[in-house]
Amino acid sequence: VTDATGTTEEEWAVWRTFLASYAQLVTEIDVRLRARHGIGQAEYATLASIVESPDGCLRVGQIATALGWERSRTSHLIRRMTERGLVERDERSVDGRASDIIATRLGRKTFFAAVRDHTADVRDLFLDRMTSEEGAVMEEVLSRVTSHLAGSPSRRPSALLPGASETNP
Amino acid sequence: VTDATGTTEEEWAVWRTFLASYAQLVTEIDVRLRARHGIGQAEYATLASIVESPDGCLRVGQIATALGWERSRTSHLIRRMTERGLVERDERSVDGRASDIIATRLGRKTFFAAVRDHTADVRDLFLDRMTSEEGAVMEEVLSRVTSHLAGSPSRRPSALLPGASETNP
DNA sequence: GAAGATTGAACACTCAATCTTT
DNA sequence: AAAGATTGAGTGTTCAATCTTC
Repeated sequence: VTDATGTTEEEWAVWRTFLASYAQLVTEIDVRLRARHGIGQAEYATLASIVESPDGCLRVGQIATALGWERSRTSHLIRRMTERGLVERDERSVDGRASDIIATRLGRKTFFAAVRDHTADVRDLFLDRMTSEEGAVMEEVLSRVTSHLAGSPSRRPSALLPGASETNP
Repeated sequence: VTDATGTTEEEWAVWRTFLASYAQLVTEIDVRLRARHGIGQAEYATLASIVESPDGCLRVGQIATALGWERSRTSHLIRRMTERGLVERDERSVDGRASDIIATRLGRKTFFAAVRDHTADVRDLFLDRMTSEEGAVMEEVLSRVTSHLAGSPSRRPSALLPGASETNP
Protein backbone atom coordinates (compact mmCIF):
# COMPACT_ATOMS: atom_id res chain seq x y z
CA VAL A 1 0.00 0.00 0.00
CA THR A 2 1.98 3.00 -1.20
CA ASP A 3 1.02 6.26 -2.87
CA ALA A 4 2.61 7.93 -5.90
CA THR A 5 5.68 9.01 -3.98
CA GLY A 6 6.22 5.63 -2.40
CA THR A 7 5.11 6.64 1.07
CA THR A 8 3.53 3.75 2.88
CA GLU A 9 0.49 3.86 5.10
CA GLU A 10 2.66 2.89 8.08
CA GLU A 11 4.83 5.93 7.47
CA TRP A 12 1.86 8.27 7.32
CA ALA A 13 0.68 6.79 10.57
CA VAL A 14 3.95 7.81 12.22
CA TRP A 15 3.54 11.37 10.97
CA ARG A 16 -0.10 11.65 11.97
CA THR A 17 0.58 10.19 15.39
CA PHE A 18 3.47 12.61 15.87
CA LEU A 19 1.28 15.60 15.07
CA ALA A 20 -1.71 14.46 17.11
CA SER A 21 0.20 13.34 20.19
CA TYR A 22 2.16 16.57 20.36
CA ALA A 23 -0.93 18.75 20.19
CA GLN A 24 -2.81 16.81 22.83
CA LEU A 25 0.16 16.44 25.13
CA VAL A 26 1.25 20.04 25.06
CA THR A 27 -2.30 21.31 25.48
CA GLU A 28 -2.89 19.10 28.49
CA ILE A 29 0.34 20.14 30.16
CA ASP A 30 -0.46 23.79 29.52
CA VAL A 31 -3.95 23.41 30.95
CA ARG A 32 -2.63 21.80 34.13
CA LEU A 33 0.04 24.43 34.60
CA ARG A 34 -2.46 27.26 34.18
CA ALA A 35 -5.05 25.67 36.45
CA ARG A 36 -2.66 25.11 39.32
CA HIS A 37 -0.16 27.94 39.03
CA GLY A 38 -1.63 30.56 36.73
CA ILE A 39 1.13 30.39 34.17
CA GLY A 40 1.50 28.58 30.83
CA GLN A 41 4.44 26.73 29.38
CA ALA A 42 5.88 29.88 27.80
CA GLU A 43 5.99 31.69 31.15
CA TYR A 44 7.34 28.57 32.85
CA ALA A 45 10.12 28.13 30.31
CA THR A 46 11.01 31.82 30.54
CA LEU A 47 11.23 31.79 34.31
CA ALA A 48 13.23 28.57 34.19
CA SER A 49 15.75 29.99 31.77
CA ILE A 50 16.23 33.09 33.91
CA VAL A 51 16.34 31.39 37.29
CA GLU A 52 18.67 28.63 36.13
CA SER A 53 21.06 30.97 34.36
CA PRO A 54 24.50 31.52 35.97
CA ASP A 55 23.75 35.06 37.12
CA GLY A 56 20.02 34.75 37.60
CA CYS A 57 19.40 37.21 34.83
CA LEU A 58 19.27 37.21 31.04
CA ARG A 59 18.71 39.74 28.29
CA VAL A 60 15.70 39.38 26.00
CA GLY A 61 17.82 38.14 23.13
CA GLN A 62 19.44 35.50 25.30
CA ILE A 63 16.08 34.16 26.41
CA ALA A 64 14.95 34.08 22.80
CA THR A 65 18.04 32.16 21.75
CA ALA A 66 17.85 29.76 24.67
CA LEU A 67 14.25 28.86 23.93
CA GLY A 68 14.47 29.03 20.15
CA TRP A 69 11.93 31.82 19.90
CA GLU A 70 11.64 35.01 17.87
CA ARG A 71 12.98 38.15 19.49
CA SER A 72 9.68 39.97 19.18
CA ARG A 73 7.69 37.11 20.65
CA THR A 74 10.00 37.15 23.62
CA SER A 75 9.78 40.92 23.92
CA HIS A 76 5.97 40.81 23.96
CA LEU A 77 5.97 38.02 26.51
CA ILE A 78 8.40 39.83 28.81
CA ARG A 79 6.18 42.90 28.65
CA ARG A 80 3.12 40.85 29.67
CA MET A 81 5.07 39.11 32.41
CA THR A 82 6.33 42.46 33.66
CA GLU A 83 2.78 43.78 33.82
CA ARG A 84 1.85 40.72 35.84
CA GLY A 85 4.76 41.24 38.18
CA LEU A 86 6.60 38.03 37.34
CA VAL A 87 9.78 39.64 36.03
CA GLU A 88 11.40 43.08 36.02
CA ARG A 89 14.30 44.93 34.48
CA ASP A 90 17.54 45.26 36.35
CA GLU A 91 18.22 48.99 36.12
CA ARG A 92 21.97 49.02 36.70
CA SER A 93 23.00 47.70 33.31
CA VAL A 94 26.15 48.34 31.38
CA ASP A 95 24.86 48.29 27.82
CA GLY A 96 22.23 50.95 27.24
CA ARG A 97 20.64 48.97 24.42
CA ALA A 98 19.66 46.05 26.57
CA SER A 99 18.79 45.51 30.21
CA ASP A 100 18.96 42.32 32.21
CA ILE A 101 15.66 40.65 32.98
CA ILE A 102 15.35 39.21 36.47
CA ALA A 103 12.59 37.26 38.19
CA THR A 104 10.68 39.10 40.92
CA ARG A 105 9.97 37.50 44.26
CA LEU A 106 6.55 36.53 42.92
CA GLY A 107 8.12 35.15 39.77
CA ARG A 108 10.52 32.94 41.69
CA LYS A 109 7.81 31.84 44.08
CA THR A 110 5.50 30.94 41.21
CA PHE A 111 8.22 29.10 39.35
CA PHE A 112 9.42 27.02 42.27
CA ALA A 113 5.86 26.16 43.22
CA ALA A 114 5.26 24.92 39.67
CA VAL A 115 8.42 22.88 39.24
CA ARG A 116 7.26 19.80 41.13
CA ASP A 117 3.86 19.65 39.49
CA HIS A 118 5.23 20.29 36.04
CA THR A 119 7.95 17.70 36.43
CA ALA A 120 5.40 15.19 37.63
CA ASP A 121 3.17 15.97 34.66
CA VAL A 122 5.94 15.54 32.10
CA ARG A 123 6.92 12.31 33.78
CA ASP A 124 3.40 10.94 34.00
CA LEU A 125 2.21 12.02 30.55
CA PHE A 126 5.39 11.51 28.57
CA LEU A 127 8.51 10.01 30.13
CA ASP A 128 6.78 7.17 31.95
CA ARG A 129 5.10 6.10 28.72
CA MET A 130 8.40 4.77 27.34
CA THR A 131 11.30 2.58 28.36
CA SER A 132 14.75 4.12 28.53
CA GLU A 133 15.63 2.30 25.30
CA GLU A 134 12.61 3.78 23.56
CA GLY A 135 13.49 7.17 24.97
CA ALA A 136 16.97 6.84 23.54
CA VAL A 137 15.53 6.06 20.11
CA MET A 138 13.21 9.07 20.28
CA GLU A 139 16.03 11.39 21.22
CA GLU A 140 18.29 9.97 18.54
CA VAL A 141 15.69 10.29 15.79
CA LEU A 142 14.40 13.72 16.74
CA SER A 143 17.90 15.11 17.09
CA ARG A 144 18.57 13.88 13.60
CA VAL A 145 15.41 15.61 12.38
CA THR A 146 16.54 18.87 13.93
CA SER A 147 20.07 18.62 12.55
CA HIS A 148 18.84 17.98 9.06
CA LEU A 149 16.45 20.91 9.41
CA ALA A 150 19.32 23.22 10.33
CA GLY A 151 20.87 22.64 6.92
CA SER A 152 17.56 23.21 5.18
CA PRO A 153 17.21 25.95 2.50
CA SER A 154 14.90 28.43 4.21
CA ARG A 155 16.69 28.10 7.54
CA ARG A 156 20.13 28.78 6.16
CA PRO A 157 20.88 32.52 6.45
CA SER A 158 21.78 33.35 2.88
CA ALA A 159 25.40 34.37 3.57
CA LEU A 160 24.86 37.46 1.47
CA LEU A 161 22.27 39.15 3.63
CA PRO A 162 23.22 41.01 6.87
CA GLY A 163 23.78 37.82 8.83
CA ALA A 164 22.75 36.78 12.32
CA SER A 165 24.47 36.97 15.67
CA GLU A 166 23.45 36.40 19.30
CA THR A 167 24.99 32.96 19.40
CA ASN A 168 24.17 30.87 22.43
CA PRO A 169 25.89 31.93 25.69
CA VAL B 1 22.37 13.05 37.86
CA THR B 2 18.77 13.18 38.97
CA ASP B 3 16.62 15.93 40.45
CA ALA B 4 14.30 15.73 43.45
CA THR B 5 11.67 13.73 41.57
CA GLY B 6 14.17 11.28 40.16
CA THR B 7 14.07 12.56 36.62
CA THR B 8 17.43 12.09 34.94
CA GLU B 9 19.15 14.51 32.64
CA GLU B 10 18.79 12.04 29.77
CA GLU B 11 15.03 12.04 30.26
CA TRP B 12 14.82 15.81 30.18
CA ALA B 13 16.83 15.73 27.01
CA VAL B 14 14.15 13.57 25.38
CA TRP B 15 11.46 16.01 26.41
CA ARG B 16 13.37 19.09 25.29
CA THR B 17 14.26 17.51 21.99
CA PHE B 18 10.65 16.51 21.45
CA LEU B 19 9.44 20.08 22.02
CA ALA B 20 12.17 21.73 19.96
CA SER B 21 12.06 19.36 17.00
CA TYR B 22 8.31 19.63 16.71
CA ALA B 23 8.32 23.41 16.67
CA GLN B 24 11.05 23.66 14.06
CA LEU B 25 9.68 20.91 11.89
CA VAL B 26 6.12 22.12 11.80
CA THR B 27 7.18 25.71 11.20
CA GLU B 28 9.39 24.73 8.28
CA ILE B 29 6.70 22.60 6.66
CA ASP B 30 4.19 25.40 7.08
CA VAL B 31 6.56 27.94 5.54
CA ARG B 32 7.17 25.75 2.51
CA LEU B 33 3.49 25.06 1.99
CA ARG B 34 2.64 28.74 2.14
CA ALA B 35 5.47 29.79 -0.12
CA ARG B 36 4.60 27.36 -2.87
CA HIS B 37 0.85 26.96 -2.63
CA GLY B 38 -0.49 29.81 -0.56
CA ILE B 39 -1.99 27.63 2.15
CA GLY B 40 -0.81 26.49 5.55
CA GLN B 41 -1.05 23.12 7.24
CA ALA B 42 -4.45 23.89 8.70
CA GLU B 43 -5.94 24.60 5.28
CA TYR B 44 -4.14 21.60 3.80
CA ALA B 45 -5.44 19.25 6.48
CA THR B 46 -8.95 20.65 6.11
CA LEU B 47 -9.00 20.21 2.35
CA ALA B 48 -7.53 16.73 2.72
CA SER B 49 -10.19 15.65 5.17
CA ILE B 50 -12.96 16.93 2.90
CA VAL B 51 -11.59 15.64 -0.38
CA GLU B 52 -10.71 12.22 1.00
CA SER B 53 -14.04 11.74 2.77
CA PRO B 54 -16.44 9.17 1.27
CA ASP B 55 -18.90 11.75 -0.07
CA GLY B 56 -16.44 14.57 -0.68
CA CYS B 57 -18.15 16.67 1.93
CA LEU B 58 -18.12 17.02 5.70
CA ARG B 59 -19.91 19.14 8.30
CA VAL B 60 -17.90 21.50 10.48
CA GLY B 61 -18.17 19.24 13.49
CA GLN B 62 -16.91 16.27 11.53
CA ILE B 63 -13.87 18.16 10.33
CA ALA B 64 -13.19 19.28 13.89
CA THR B 65 -13.43 15.71 15.17
CA ALA B 66 -11.33 14.29 12.36
CA LEU B 67 -8.52 16.74 12.98
CA GLY B 68 -8.86 16.89 16.74
CA TRP B 69 -9.66 20.60 16.76
CA GLU B 70 -12.09 22.81 18.62
CA ARG B 71 -15.39 23.45 16.91
CA SER B 72 -14.98 27.20 16.97
CA ARG B 73 -11.48 27.09 15.57
CA THR B 74 -12.80 25.03 12.72
CA SER B 75 -15.73 27.35 12.21
CA HIS B 76 -13.46 30.40 12.00
CA LEU B 77 -11.13 28.60 9.60
CA ILE B 78 -13.98 27.52 7.33
CA ARG B 79 -15.19 31.11 7.21
CA ARG B 80 -11.76 32.35 6.15
CA MET B 81 -11.42 29.58 3.61
CA THR B 82 -14.87 30.40 2.25
CA GLU B 83 -13.88 34.04 1.86
CA ARG B 84 -10.80 32.90 -0.04
CA GLY B 85 -12.88 30.69 -2.26
CA LEU B 86 -11.34 27.39 -1.17
CA VAL B 87 -14.53 25.82 0.18
CA GLU B 88 -18.26 26.48 0.09
CA ARG B 89 -21.48 25.30 1.67
CA ASP B 90 -23.60 22.73 -0.07
CA GLU B 91 -27.05 24.36 0.01
CA ARG B 92 -29.22 21.29 -0.43
CA SER B 93 -28.80 19.90 3.06
CA VAL B 94 -31.19 17.83 5.10
CA ASP B 95 -30.43 19.08 8.58
CA GLY B 96 -31.08 22.80 8.97
CA ARG B 97 -28.60 23.12 11.80
CA ALA B 98 -25.60 22.10 9.76
CA SER B 99 -24.62 22.28 6.12
CA ASP B 100 -22.09 20.16 4.28
CA ILE B 101 -18.80 21.83 3.44
CA ILE B 102 -17.39 21.02 0.01
CA ALA B 103 -14.18 22.01 -1.75
CA THR B 104 -14.53 24.45 -4.63
CA ARG B 105 -12.77 23.90 -7.94
CA LEU B 106 -10.01 26.20 -6.69
CA GLY B 107 -9.86 24.33 -3.41
CA ARG B 108 -9.41 20.97 -5.11
CA LYS B 109 -6.89 22.39 -7.55
CA THR B 110 -4.87 23.95 -4.74
CA PHE B 111 -4.97 20.79 -2.67
CA PHE B 112 -3.90 18.43 -5.44
CA ALA B 113 -1.14 20.77 -6.49
CA ALA B 114 0.16 20.77 -2.92
CA VAL B 115 -0.01 17.04 -2.25
CA ARG B 116 3.22 16.09 -4.03
CA ASP B 117 5.27 18.88 -2.50
CA HIS B 118 3.89 18.35 0.95
CA THR B 119 4.44 14.62 0.79
CA ALA B 120 8.00 15.16 -0.36
CA ASP B 121 8.57 17.62 2.49
CA VAL B 122 7.27 15.27 5.17
CA ARG B 123 9.38 12.49 3.70
CA ASP B 124 12.53 14.57 3.44
CA LEU B 125 12.26 16.36 6.78
CA PHE B 126 10.80 13.59 8.91
CA LEU B 127 10.25 10.10 7.53
CA ASP B 128 13.62 9.76 5.80
CA ARG B 129 15.37 10.69 9.03
CA MET B 130 14.52 7.32 10.59
CA THR B 131 14.66 3.65 9.80
CA SER B 132 11.41 1.71 9.65
CA GLU B 133 12.29 0.13 13.00
CA GLU B 134 12.78 3.54 14.56
CA GLY B 135 9.54 4.69 12.97
CA ALA B 136 7.75 1.76 14.53
CA VAL B 137 9.12 2.67 17.96
CA MET B 138 8.03 6.28 17.53
CA GLU B 139 4.53 5.26 16.56
CA GLU B 140 4.30 2.77 19.37
CA VAL B 141 5.46 5.22 22.01
CA LEU B 142 3.43 8.20 20.84
CA SER B 143 0.28 6.12 20.51
CA ARG B 144 0.80 5.06 24.09
CA VAL B 145 1.17 8.71 25.11
CA THR B 146 -2.09 9.58 23.39
CA SER B 147 -3.98 6.64 24.88
CA HIS B 148 -2.84 7.46 28.37
CA LEU B 149 -3.85 11.07 27.77
CA ALA B 150 -7.36 10.02 26.81
CA GLY B 151 -7.89 8.62 30.29
CA SER B 152 -6.50 11.76 31.89
CA PRO B 153 -8.60 13.78 34.42
CA SER B 154 -9.25 16.99 32.51
CA ARG B 155 -9.94 15.14 29.26
CA ARG B 156 -12.51 12.83 30.72
CA PRO B 157 -15.97 14.41 30.33
CA SER B 158 -17.18 14.31 33.91
CA ALA B 159 -20.13 11.95 33.27
CA LEU B 160 -22.34 14.27 35.29
CA LEU B 161 -22.11 17.28 33.03
CA PRO B 162 -24.11 17.44 29.74
CA GLY B 163 -21.78 15.06 27.93
CA ALA B 164 -20.27 15.11 24.45
CA SER B 165 -21.30 13.56 21.18
CA GLU B 166 -20.10 13.89 17.58
CA THR B 167 -18.21 10.60 17.68
CA ASN B 168 -15.87 9.94 14.80
CA PRO B 169 -17.54 8.88 11.50
C1' DG C 1 -33.52 20.73 26.30
C1' DA C 2 -29.74 19.01 23.38
C1' DA C 3 -27.20 19.13 18.95
C1' DG C 4 -24.80 21.79 15.67
C1' DA C 5 -22.77 25.76 14.73
C1' DT C 6 -21.46 30.79 14.88
C1' DT C 7 -19.87 35.07 17.03
C1' DG C 8 -17.00 38.40 19.50
C1' DA C 9 -13.67 39.46 22.77
C1' DA C 10 -9.30 38.38 24.78
C1' DC C 11 -4.99 36.64 24.12
C1' DA C 12 -0.70 34.98 21.62
C1' DC C 13 2.56 34.86 17.68
C1' DT C 14 4.67 36.78 13.32
C1' DC C 15 6.33 40.08 10.27
C1' DA C 16 8.00 44.41 9.01
C1' DA C 17 9.10 48.89 10.52
C1' DT C 18 11.19 51.62 13.89
C1' DC C 19 14.01 53.30 17.71
C1' DT C 20 18.24 53.71 20.53
C1' DT C 21 22.88 52.78 21.69
C1' DT C 22 27.25 51.16 20.32
C1' DA D 1 26.28 50.77 10.01
C1' DA D 2 25.29 46.95 13.19
C1' DA D 3 23.43 45.19 17.60
C1' DG D 4 19.72 44.92 20.74
C1' DA D 5 15.26 45.58 21.42
C1' DT D 6 10.37 47.45 20.96
C1' DT D 7 6.07 48.51 18.56
C1' DG D 8 1.89 47.96 15.81
C1' DA D 9 -0.70 45.71 12.44
C1' DG D 10 -2.33 41.48 10.85
C1' DT D 11 -3.50 36.78 11.64
C1' DG D 12 -4.84 32.71 14.20
C1' DT D 13 -6.66 30.26 18.59
C1' DT D 14 -9.48 29.91 22.70
C1' DC D 15 -13.26 30.69 25.72
C1' DA D 16 -17.76 31.86 26.82
C1' DA D 17 -22.07 33.39 25.15
C1' DT D 18 -25.45 33.04 21.75
C1' DC D 19 -28.37 31.47 18.00
C1' DT D 20 -31.12 28.09 15.38
C1' DT D 21 -33.03 23.74 14.44
C1' DC D 22 -34.16 19.21 15.99
